[in-house]
Amino acid sequence: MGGVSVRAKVNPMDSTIKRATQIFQDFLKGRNLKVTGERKIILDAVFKTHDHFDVEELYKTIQDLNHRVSKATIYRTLELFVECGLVNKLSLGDSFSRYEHIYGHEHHDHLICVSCGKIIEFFNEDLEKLQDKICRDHNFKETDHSLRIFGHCEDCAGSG
Amino acid sequence: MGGVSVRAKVNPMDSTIKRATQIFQDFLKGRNLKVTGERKIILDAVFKTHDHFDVEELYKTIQDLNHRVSKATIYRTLELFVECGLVNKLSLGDSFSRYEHIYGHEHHDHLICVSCGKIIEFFNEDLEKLQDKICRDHNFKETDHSLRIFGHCEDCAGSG
DNA sequence: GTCGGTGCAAACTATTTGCAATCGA
DNA sequence: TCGATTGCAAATAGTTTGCACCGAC
Repeated sequence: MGGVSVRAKVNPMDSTIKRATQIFQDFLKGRNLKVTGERKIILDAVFKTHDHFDVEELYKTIQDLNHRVSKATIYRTLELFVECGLVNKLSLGDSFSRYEHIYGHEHHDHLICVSCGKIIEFFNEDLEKLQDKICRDHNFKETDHSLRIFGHCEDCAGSG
Repeated sequence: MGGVSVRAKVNPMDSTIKRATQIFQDFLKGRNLKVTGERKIILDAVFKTHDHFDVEELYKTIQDLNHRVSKATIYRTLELFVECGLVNKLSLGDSFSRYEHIYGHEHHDHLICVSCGKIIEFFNEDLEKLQDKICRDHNFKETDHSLRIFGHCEDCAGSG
């Protein structure tokens, strides 16, 4: 609703992709792996796909961009993205794995509507601190966490 | 650490099984479903199995009790347990579904050691309240939640 | 006797893997 | 050149399902 800055000529997502590409290529180089056309296509698609995509959705996104990469390669490449920290692998109650890109995207948790499937992201500082405390109390060194709250969203609660 | 009550002659788990059996049978009756030998065997095994079991483990537990129920029936029965609220279905980062019985077992969340696979349960009142607040703020009606914290447990953190 | 339940084997589905051809450094 | 990568098709693995027989009520 506010005015758009006249300086903002560049889609901010473009620079996110650029930086993600850099991170990925550095990662590959460090492991003596190769930068291939397929890997570029997949990275591009991942950052253009809405959050919480699954492999099938990513496969279609790539087709929509007029490219073609096999699912085997998509699976193999997503694993690399996870290893270099660009992508999170989630399980949101489905029977398949979902992913979200996290570069240029702060940590957050999820409210999952079991009626319509909507996924609402949220972040709460106090929650994070409380979890840190719980880990300390158990002498547990956290590397990652995932809080999923299932229920009915605003739109579905009324009709349920 | 405290003294054991001399009145406690009965294994407390026995009465949990009894009450769970009652709940399950009432549930079946309400749906015009039948109480079968297999269902009794599975319920018994579920409450004797350590937490966070998967179907394979439950299958073996049943064999150890000198019974034999097909996996198809185990899957079908676990679904009934989930429906009547005796059992929770979890995903703890494995490739398969895990379950835990919740009757006689308060709500809790999990610390999951990615080194040794140990699962530590915890409960924190403040955490629950904070989640309630987050849901209220989003007009979200929670039905269930799952917080999983991944990392290294006390025993594994040192050697890592 | 009537449905619902069970075991079996086949079907399914998401994911992984072996392999020959191909490609990037 | 040479090892890494790809696509394909086959293999996996967990889970679900169709069906004929069986059993609870």
